[in-house]
Formats: sequence, C-alpha cells, structure tokens
Amino acid sequence: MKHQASAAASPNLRDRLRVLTSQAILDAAEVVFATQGLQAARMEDVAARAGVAVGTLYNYFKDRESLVASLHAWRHQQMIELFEQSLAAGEAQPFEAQLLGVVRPLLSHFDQHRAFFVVLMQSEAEVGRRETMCVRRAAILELRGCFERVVERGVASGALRREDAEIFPSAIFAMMQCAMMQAHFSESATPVADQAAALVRLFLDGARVRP
Amino acid sequence: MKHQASAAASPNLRDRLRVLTSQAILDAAEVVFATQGLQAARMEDVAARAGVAVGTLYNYFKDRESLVASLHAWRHQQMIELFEQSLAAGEAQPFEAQLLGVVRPLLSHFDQHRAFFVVLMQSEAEVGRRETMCVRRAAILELRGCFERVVERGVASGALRREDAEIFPSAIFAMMQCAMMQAHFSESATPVADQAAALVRLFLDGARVRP
Amino acid sequence: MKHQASAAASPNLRDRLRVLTSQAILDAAEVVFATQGLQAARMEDVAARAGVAVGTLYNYFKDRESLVASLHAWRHQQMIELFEQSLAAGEAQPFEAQLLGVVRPLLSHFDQHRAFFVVLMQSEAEVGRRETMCVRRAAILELRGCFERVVERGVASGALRREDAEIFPSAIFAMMQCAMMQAHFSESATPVADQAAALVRLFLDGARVRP
Amino acid sequence: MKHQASAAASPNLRDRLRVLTSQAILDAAEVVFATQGLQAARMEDVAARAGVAVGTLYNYFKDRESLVASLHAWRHQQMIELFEQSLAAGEAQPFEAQLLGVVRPLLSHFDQHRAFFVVLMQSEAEVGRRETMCVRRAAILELRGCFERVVERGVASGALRREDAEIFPSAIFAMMQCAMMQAHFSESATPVADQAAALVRLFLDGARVRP
DNA sequence: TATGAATGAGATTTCATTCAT
DNA sequence: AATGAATGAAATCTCATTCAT
Repeated sequence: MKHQASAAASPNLRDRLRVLTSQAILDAAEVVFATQGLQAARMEDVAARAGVAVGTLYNYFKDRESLVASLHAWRHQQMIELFEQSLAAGEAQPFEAQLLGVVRPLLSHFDQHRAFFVVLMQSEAEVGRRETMCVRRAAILELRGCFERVVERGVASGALRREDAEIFPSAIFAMMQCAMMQAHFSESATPVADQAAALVRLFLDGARVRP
Repeated sequence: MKHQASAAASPNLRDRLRVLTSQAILDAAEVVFATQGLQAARMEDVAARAGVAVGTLYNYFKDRESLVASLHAWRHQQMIELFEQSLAAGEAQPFEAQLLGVVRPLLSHFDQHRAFFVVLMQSEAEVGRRETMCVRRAAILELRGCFERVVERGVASGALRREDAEIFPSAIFAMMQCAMMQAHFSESATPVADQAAALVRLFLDGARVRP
Repeated sequence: MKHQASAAASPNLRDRLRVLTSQAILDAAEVVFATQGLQAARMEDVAARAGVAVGTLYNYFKDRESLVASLHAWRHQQMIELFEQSLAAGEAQPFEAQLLGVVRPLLSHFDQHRAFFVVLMQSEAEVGRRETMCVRRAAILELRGCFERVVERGVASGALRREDAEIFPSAIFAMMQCAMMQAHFSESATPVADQAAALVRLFLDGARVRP
Repeated sequence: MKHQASAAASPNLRDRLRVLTSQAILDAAEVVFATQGLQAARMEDVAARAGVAVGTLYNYFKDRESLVASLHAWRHQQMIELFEQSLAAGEAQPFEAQLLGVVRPLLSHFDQHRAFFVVLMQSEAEVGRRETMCVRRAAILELRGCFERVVERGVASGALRREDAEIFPSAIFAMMQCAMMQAHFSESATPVADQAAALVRLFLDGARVRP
C-alpha cells in the first residue's frame, strides 16, 4: 500500500518467479534428457541441473511424462511460430527463395537444440501410451501441414509439378530430418543450416545430370 | 568325433537346437520390443513369448543389451545382404533401373519388419553407452556406404551430377526413412514398397516443373 | 492493560481472532479427517477447507500430530462436560432414568459427529508413539471413569448387582460403541440416539426370557 | 523318473515352498503391522521379518494393499471356521452352554492374535477406497450373520426374548469387542477368554439386581 | 501474522539378473 | 541345459514442515 513500485510489483513477483522456475526446469530437462537419454535421465538429475529440489519438479509438472510432454509442446510451438514467420516473410519472393527462407531458419533452430531434437525424434518413435502417441502424431501432422502449405504455394505458382505433389511435403521434411540425423551421428560441428541451399536445390532439380 | 554315428550326429543336433532356440528368442524379442516399446518391454515378456523361462534368455545372451544388439546385428546383416544381392542383380541395367532395383527390395524388407524398424530407429537415436553407440554408428555408416557405392556408380555412368554427389546417399536414405516413418505414424496399411518408383523419380528429377 | 480503550480491546480482539481461526482449523480438520481418513488426509486439504494457507496451520498447531491431538482433546472435553451435566441433571431420578439420561445425550453427540468418532476410534487403536498412546489411554480411562461413577451410584442405590460391577462400565461403553459402529457400517441414517432406551433395557435386564 | 520319492515330491516341492513362503510373509506381516501400526509399517520391515527380500513380497502379493487384504481374509476365514465348529459342537447343549461354547473359543482366538485384531479393527474403521470398504463390510456382516444364527436358535429354543432380538447379535459382538479393546488399552496380560462366562451372564441376565 | 513455494527424507514398486534345483 | 523364485538396487512420487516475503 505504501510503496507503489513494490506493491505493484509484488503480486507479479510470485508469478514471475513461477515462470522463471518453470523455464529453468524445462531448460534443465532439455539438456539432461538430451545428454543422458530420455529414459536414462532421472528426475533427480533434472532437479539438480535446474538447481531445485526434486519435489519442486512436481510442483510444476504432474509427473515425469507431463514434463516431457511440456518440453515437446514448447519446442513444437516455437517451430510452428518460426515457420509462420519465415513463410510470411518470403511471401513476396519467388518460390525457390521462399522455400529456402523457410528451410534455413528451421535448420538453424535444429542446430541450436540439436541434442534435444534427437531425443524428440526418439520419443516420436516411442511406442508408449495411446494418448501420448496421439499428441505426438498431432504435432507431427501439424508440422507436415506447414510444409503442405508451402508445396501448395509452389504448385499454384507453377514452380512445382502437380502430379507428385502429394509426396513433396514429406520429402522436404525427410531431407531435413536426414541432414539432422547425419550431423548427430557424425558428430559434425558444422551447422546443418549451411546445407539448406543444397537441400533445396536437390529437392527442386533432383540428382540427374541435365543435358 | 569320438563316438559312433549317433554320437557324431548328436553335437550337430545340439547345435541345431541351440540355433533354433536362439532364433525363437530373437523372433519373440522383435515382436515384443516392437509391440511394447524398447524400454517398456520386460525380459519376462520376451521369455514368455518365446516359450522359455527367463533364465534361458541368459543362457543365450549375456544380458538385455546383448539381446537387443543381436537383434540389430541380425536385421542389419539381412539388409546388407539384401542390398548386395539387389545391386549385383541390376549390374547390367541402366542406372535408374538399378537404383529402383535396390530401393524396392529394401522397402519391402521394411514392410515385413515395419514395427521393428521403428524400434531400431528409436534406439539409433538413443544416447546410451558409448560402445553401444559406436556399434550403431558403424552399422549406419555401413548402410550409408552401400548407398555411396550406388551413387558412385551413378556418377561414373554419367547419370548423376558430380557436384552434389556428397549429399546424395543421405538423401536417398532419408527419403526411404521418411516413407517408413510416415507409414508408421499414419498407420497406413499400404506397403511402403509401392512408393519406391515415386521416390526414385523424385530423387532423380526433383520437384520442379520442366519446361 | 497499559494502553487506552482501543488498546485494551485490541488484545481481546486478537485473542478472539486467534480462537476463531483455531476453531475454523479444527472444524475443517474434523471434516477432512473424517472424509478422507486420518492418514490419507493431507495438511494441505485441511488448510484449503479452513480457508487458510498451510503455513498458518503451523502457527496454531505445532505439527500434524498436535492438530489431531487437539481435535481429540476438544471433542473429549465436550463429552466429559456433556456427561457431567447429564449426570447432575438426573441426580434426583431413579437409576434407570438417570442412566438413560446419560446415555441418550452421549449418543446424540455421537450422531452429530458420527464421521469423526469413527476416526477417533481408528486412531485409538493406532499403535503410534508412546506418549500419544498415553494421552489417548488417559482420555479413554477418563470416559470409563465417568461410567464407573454411574455404576457406583447404581450399586449404591441397590439397582445393580455388586458382584459383576467391575465389568459393567465397559459393558455399557461397549454397547454404545457398537451401536455407533453398526450405524457407520450399515450407513444407516437413523440417529443412534433412538436406540438409547433399548440399550439401557438390555443392559439392565439382559436378553433372557423372564418367567 | 529314476527315484520315485524324489520325483513324486519334486513337483510338489516348489508348490510347498511357495505356500511356506506365502505363510511366512503373512505371519511376518501380522506381527509387523500389529507392532508398528498399519501405516507406520514399511514393506521393508515385513520383508526383513519374513526373512526375504522386498521384491519377494511382490512375487506373492500384487501390492501393499493386497497383502493387508490377504491377511484380513485369512484371519476372517479362520474365525468363521472356528465359529462353525464351535456352534456345531454345542448343538445338543442348552442355549447358555452353546453360547458360551461359541464365545469362549472366539475370545481365545482373539487372545492369540490380540495385536493383529487391534489392527484389524483400526482398518475396519478406515475410510479408504470404496472397494476395500465393501470387502470389509461384507466380512463384518458375515461375522454378524454368525451371531444372528446363534440368536435365532436362542429365540427358537425359548431362551431369548423375541422383541429385542434384533439388537442382540450386535450386543454380543460389541461386548466381545469391548473386552478386547479394554485388554489392549490396559495392557492386561490376563486372557480375555477368562471373561467369557461373565460376558455371557451379563448378556443373558442384565445388570439389574433380582429380587 | 499470513502466505505458499521449496524442501528432501522416505515409501512403494519394478525388473534385470542370479543361482539352486 | 532349463527353470523360475529370490534378489535388491534404483527410480518415481508424496507430503509434512520450513522460511523468506
């Protein structure tokens, strides 16, 4: 009541701390899960890395599964947003440039969270609870839907063949995934994003020698 | 060797029984791992499915990890052999036909062991023990090596561009993987092998509209 | 005392508030313990029901055990007082009437706090800390002592046999308990107090057919 | 095959061992639960007392709750059987003798498992899972049903009043329970069974002085 | 004085592995 | 060689209690 600043900030303070802690836990979880593997990692490790007690994890996430799910949802959301921005930014450009404008930022995002995305893929393949699977599938389908929109635009603008258009979204997605996996297994330090142009070219022109 | 006929046959019989049991266990393991997930599956489940006691598993495989590794090695070996046969069989054909001749049987193999390959991919992304990782990486690199040989032949025969040849093997591999994953997540019943031709065409000619 | 009117009233106000909060907590605790069970109930639940924060509970009661003990003591005190009043009120009446005058109000009290008394009995059987047990035993003995006084008066007035007088207090007590338990398990809605007369008659005359 | 005895015993051996272990666990559980209290007792304590590893408990009982339930069921069954035998044994005797013939053995059984029965009562009052409650209630009702049969016989033989017969079963039951509780709280070493005759007399003749 | 997020000891349960029969 | 009961380390999750605001 007395101090405007402190009084005004006070109610927000708790909330801000909550958000901060929540983020700290998610950040820690990402690193720990990526480093130790999704199942090998113990909640205690996540807590230790986040600098909180185990019990605190459970004040923010119902259980282990919920923590993993939140992590997924978070990164997924970021990717979708990144995609939307990139797509909108390239709206005025010719198709190839727009495609590259979408692929490169996504690969950059990959680069920044490389370790975690491996975990993400791993758990995507996981044969777990039914509901978990559904959520995952929905997420993947949403991402694929993004690429479908790009392909549609390519077809509409006359840049892509209409006949095989059905498999194009998956094809781009696959190439990106592959670049990712390869970087992971070869433990290469070069950013995957550097291959964006080559990938787009391969997707558009194929591998065949032109006369 | 020491004993008469029956005794001479006996060691063979024993060996054959050993192999039979071993195979039964691996078969059971494949199904159980694929059905329940690699970590969710319990050794007891594998034993039950194989029709043996838990202890027996440990008479044939040092430990859980060793069982999984054997399963991997087994399927991997089959794929390599399949690849070699397909490649040799298409030696006389033009490049596109040979490539298709390699891709289609591999996808068929995928189709037959679809569930397990998902598990395989899952564990490939696994960040487990260092030595396990090495073995896995070696296996993947070997498979990629196979595709490198195909690409080399394509380049040599003038069918593929030399400039981007470096990323071609991964690209083909990626497209196959992707077709696989997509089938898994969409729970499609159509054989992935049916998409072989489309994949090869996309790889060779790209997605761009030709004038 | 030192300060003026407002200051003089202030300590009383504070005290009254303390008592009010304390009562609110005890009331909440009774309901929560009775509903969820003595061990299943969490301090947080009690706090929520009382409309205070968890920390506040510990401003009023040292710890969980102390809260339970207070609850017990409170109800126990009420029963003792109820007993004394009833006993005094029936002093001039013949023995059977006086006994009924004691039993019926106690059973009514039971009816009002039925759920809690089940919890009370439960914890009476609890094999917990030594000191807790002592307190409980003292409470029970005090209640039994009340009935001993009634029995004594019955013997003195020539209404009860002297020979078996030792087991009479427990017998009455047992019958009351039993009526209680039975009501609980049969989830009967009829007040136990309605059986008071029948219980007293059974206690006095037994079950045997008289010639 | 070679040895009749050993071969014949062999299949039974495992089963007999299973039963033995199962009994050992139940015995240990009874003591531990009675000594430490139903919730205070840890599975580890039960295991230690039974001389097995914790895991073994779970080879025999699905979970903690199941162990407790088995214990209850076991003792309950024994009591029912004891009751049936006693009742049949006194069939030819006059009512009072038959009643005593039923009450005394039950109280003896109480004496032998005194500590556990306290636990039994405690958990009977427990407000736990719905299904658990149902099982318990069924058990109690079954026991009460036994006493109802005795009372019926008493009424039929003209020994008991018909009018109040409804509350007689509970009354006997209550008196027995009370004797039990009292012995527990007073930590008396005298067998409760010694009070059997007094209880029966009180039940039959009441406390009133006869002219 | 009230608050409620943080704490961390402790309990239950699982399951890969062993080993006596 | 096959069996399957016993083992016990390890992981998840709970909740009474504390203490900074």
